[in-house]
Amino acid sequence: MTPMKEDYLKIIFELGGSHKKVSNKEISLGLGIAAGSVTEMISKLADEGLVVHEPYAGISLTAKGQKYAAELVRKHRLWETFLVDKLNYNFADVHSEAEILEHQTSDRLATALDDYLQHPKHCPHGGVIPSANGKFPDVSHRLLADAEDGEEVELERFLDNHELLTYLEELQLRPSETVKVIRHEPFEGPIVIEKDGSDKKINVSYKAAHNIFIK
Amino acid sequence: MTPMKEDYLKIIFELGGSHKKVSNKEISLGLGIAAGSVTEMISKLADEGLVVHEPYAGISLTAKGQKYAAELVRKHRLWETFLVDKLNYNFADVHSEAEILEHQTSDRLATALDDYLQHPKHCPHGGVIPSANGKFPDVSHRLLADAEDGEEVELERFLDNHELLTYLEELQLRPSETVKVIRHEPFEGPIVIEKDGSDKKINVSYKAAHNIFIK
DNA sequence: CGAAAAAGTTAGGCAATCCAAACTACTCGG
DNA sequence: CCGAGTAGTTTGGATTGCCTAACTTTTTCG
Repeated sequence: MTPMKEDYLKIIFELGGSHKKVSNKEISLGLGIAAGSVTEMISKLADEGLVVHEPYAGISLTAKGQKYAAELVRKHRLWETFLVDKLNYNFADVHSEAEILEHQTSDRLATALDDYLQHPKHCPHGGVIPSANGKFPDVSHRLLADAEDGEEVELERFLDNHELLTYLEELQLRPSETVKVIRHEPFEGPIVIEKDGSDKKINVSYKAAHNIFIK
Repeated sequence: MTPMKEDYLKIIFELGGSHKKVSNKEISLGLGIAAGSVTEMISKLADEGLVVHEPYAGISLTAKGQKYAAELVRKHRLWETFLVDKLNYNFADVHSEAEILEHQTSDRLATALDDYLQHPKHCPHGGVIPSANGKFPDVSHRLLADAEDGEEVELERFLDNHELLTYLEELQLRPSETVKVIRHEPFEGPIVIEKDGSDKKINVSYKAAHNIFIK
């Protein structure tokens, strides 16, 4: 298993390949690799029994591919947690480091890191850390953008995008915080919220609110 | 810079390429790569100004190559220290993990790790950790095997070899311990030593004693 | 010294992975 | 329901880094 193959598996996983078919194009865009190269690599992964590929119809993960991808996500998120909790990185900056380290992490190292971090359940931006056997619970897909005015919600998870996370860091929002939704400004305007126990209003842009998942 | 090029630089450094010429053969044996492939890679490194290569005469590092190699050694040893001090690896097991991680370590990560470990001076088997600018002090080249009977010496550094380190772990020897040399058994027999403040005799094999450096 | 051995270099190939371009198969609007 | 546009696949070519085998240079030793 090469790092590149791992990247293919992981992006298919992230695009939902565990429960639906993913298109060549999505992978191509996600990895920034030409479509032809994607087809080629997919057929190798299919030969190895990691994905199922029906020509022209889409690509999805086999159970084996799913497990492998979950292990990668586990390693990735353990590193992110380490970087934030121990090395004092801010949570917007950890993604790219973790992206690289995950490919070089033995199972033994992942276990040792997990112990050292005292078995964290979530990474810094709220993603669930799969268990060592590749299991992971379902996560919420409800967006902050879709919360009702007046509702109190818990921020669960932010998409792992540098720009978004930098923005949220400035707004001092973190996963697992409880916030109250005050109102939705019209015409794709911001969602106005208050942090629990404060009455300071925070404007979360329309776009950002579509990248924040709530419980 | 690819990981393989880094491996070439590092082995040249370890073979003494900072202060003398290293042969193709040493590199070939050290990396387990065919001599022809070594020649090829060396000429690429020479093009990049990292090594100087005089055909048939040997290979040595330029200042630039030296600095780069020292940074790699730094990263390697920081990881080793982390694995032993924080993740409770035993010191015989860290080399291979560190070997992989070092190639994926940004300068920022190395700095953060160094801070977190509180600027260790030595890695677990006693090697000096070069500073961030690639500087590193001279180290002792005196072998335990060459100590006089009756002499008290401090163990400085063990060669980074899994088999050796496992053996030394069994003997409960660690860098920076002071030991007294009792006698050298004849015919390449063991060197008999005592740990400071104990009168328990420890036999260190002839070969191992040639892989242990003392102050 | 001079030839065999050792060390080093060169040449031809192979595998992985990428790309661009050509070709094929869907799909959607008129 | 057909043709244009989009998506997907195939093909041919580049690059990196490895190998083996052949060739060249240097060293060693009788």
